[in-house]
Amino acid sequence: MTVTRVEQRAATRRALLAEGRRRFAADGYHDVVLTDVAQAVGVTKGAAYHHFESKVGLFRAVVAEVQRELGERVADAAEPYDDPWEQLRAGCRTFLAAGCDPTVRRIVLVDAPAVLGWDEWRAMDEDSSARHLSEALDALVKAGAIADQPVEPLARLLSGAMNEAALWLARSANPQALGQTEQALDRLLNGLRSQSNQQP
Amino acid sequence: MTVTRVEQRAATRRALLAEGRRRFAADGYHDVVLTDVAQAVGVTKGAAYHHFESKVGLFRAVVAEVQRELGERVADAAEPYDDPWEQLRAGCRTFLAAGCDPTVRRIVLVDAPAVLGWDEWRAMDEDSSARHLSEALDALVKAGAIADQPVEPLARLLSGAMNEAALWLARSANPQALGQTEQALDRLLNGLRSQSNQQP
DNA sequence: AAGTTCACATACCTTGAGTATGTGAAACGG
DNA sequence: CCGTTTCACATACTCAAGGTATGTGAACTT
Repeated sequence: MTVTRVEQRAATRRALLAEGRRRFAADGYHDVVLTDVAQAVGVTKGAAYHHFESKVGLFRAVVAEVQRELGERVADAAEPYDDPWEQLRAGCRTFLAAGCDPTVRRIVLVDAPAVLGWDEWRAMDEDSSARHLSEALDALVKAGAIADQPVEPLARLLSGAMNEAALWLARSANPQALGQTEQALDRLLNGLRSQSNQQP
Repeated sequence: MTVTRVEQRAATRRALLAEGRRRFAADGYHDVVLTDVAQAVGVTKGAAYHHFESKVGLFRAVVAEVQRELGERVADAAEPYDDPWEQLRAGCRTFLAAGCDPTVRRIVLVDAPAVLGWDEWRAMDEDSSARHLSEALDALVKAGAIADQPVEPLARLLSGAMNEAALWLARSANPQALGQTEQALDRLLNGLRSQSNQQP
C-alpha cells in the first residue's frame, strides 16, 4: 500500500489548502497560526513551508482558489442568458449572494486587500470575477444598450458597490435586505440605459 | 520653563498619533513597529502603551482621526449648496478626491477593515462620512426627487462604489480617470431620479 | 543494489507585541 | 515649604509565532 510521491505531495498540499481556507475564513488571517494548520492536517510547519513559501504564500493560494470559484459561479449564472442585460443582472445577483458566504467575505473582501496589498488583490480580482463585469459592460456599450463611455471607471464603481453591499448583507438580520439591494442595484444600472431604452 | 503634566501628556499623545499616522499610511499596519514609532517621537514603547492600550488601540485612534477629517471635508463641500442633488454630488466628488489621499487610502480603506474588523470599521464609517450619504439620500427621498425606497441598501452600494473607485483612482495614471469616474457616478445617480425628473 | 531526490520532521533563531515594575518630577495637602 | 501621592513615562522581561537551517527516511532512478 505504498503511495507515490506525487500523490502524497498533492494530497498534503490540498489538505493544507483546505485547512487554511477553513481557518482563514473562521478566524481571519492574523489569528491563524501556521503550526496549527499543519498539525490539524497531520504534518508539521516544515511541510507548509515546503509547499508554500510563507504564511502569506498559503493565504495567497487560498485567495486565488476562492476567487476562481467565485468567478466561475458568476460566469455560470450569466451564461444561460442571451440578453446581455440579463447576463449582467444575473451575474450581479449571484455575486451579491456569493459575497455573503463567510469564506468569500472574510478571505477575499476583508483580509486579502490588506494582506496581499491592494494592487495584487485587484489583479486577482480582475482575473476572476471583475473581468466578467467589464466584459458585460463592454458588450452593452457595443450593443448600444448603454451610453458610450469608458468601461473601466464604471466597472470599478459597480464592483465596489457589490463588494460593499455583500459585506453589509452578510451582517444584516433583515430578510428583505437582499431583495432591496437587488432593487437598488437595478435602479442604478437602469440609469446607464440609453435614453430611448429606459424601463420603469 | 516647567511644563504641566496635562500639557506634556497631550503633547506626547498628539506626537504618537501623528507619527503613527505617517507610518501607518506609508508602510501599512503590519509593517509598523510600535517601538520605532515611540522612538521617533522621543519616548519609549512604554509611553505608547500608557496612552493607548495596544498597537491596535493606536491604530484605532488614527483611523478615527482620519475618518473624522474626511467626514468634515465631505460635509463642508456639500454645505454651501441648497439643492440636495447638488449637495449629494459635491459630497461624492469630494469623497472621490479625498479617498485618493494615501493616508485615507491605506489606513481607512485598506487596512482598517482587516485590522479592526468590518463591523467596527463600518460603525466608524457610519459615524463620519457614510452618515452624510444616508442623510442626503434620505432628503432626496423625502423631497420626492428619487423613488421612494429603503435608503440603507442604496447608501451601502454607493458608499462601496466610491470607496473602490477612490482606491482605483489613486493607482490610475490616466489624468482623465477622475472626470470619467465622476461622469459614470452621475449616470448611476441619475438612474435614481423619479421618472418626471430625468436629466440628459 | 547503490546512489539520488525529495517530502517532509526537528531544532533553532529572531522579531515584535505585550507586561510588570521601577522612577523622578509634577501635583497636592497640610 | 515640606512630606506625600500621583502619574507619565522608562527599563527589563516574557512569550508567541514566523521564518530558517539542517537532518532523515522512504520513494525514485540507474
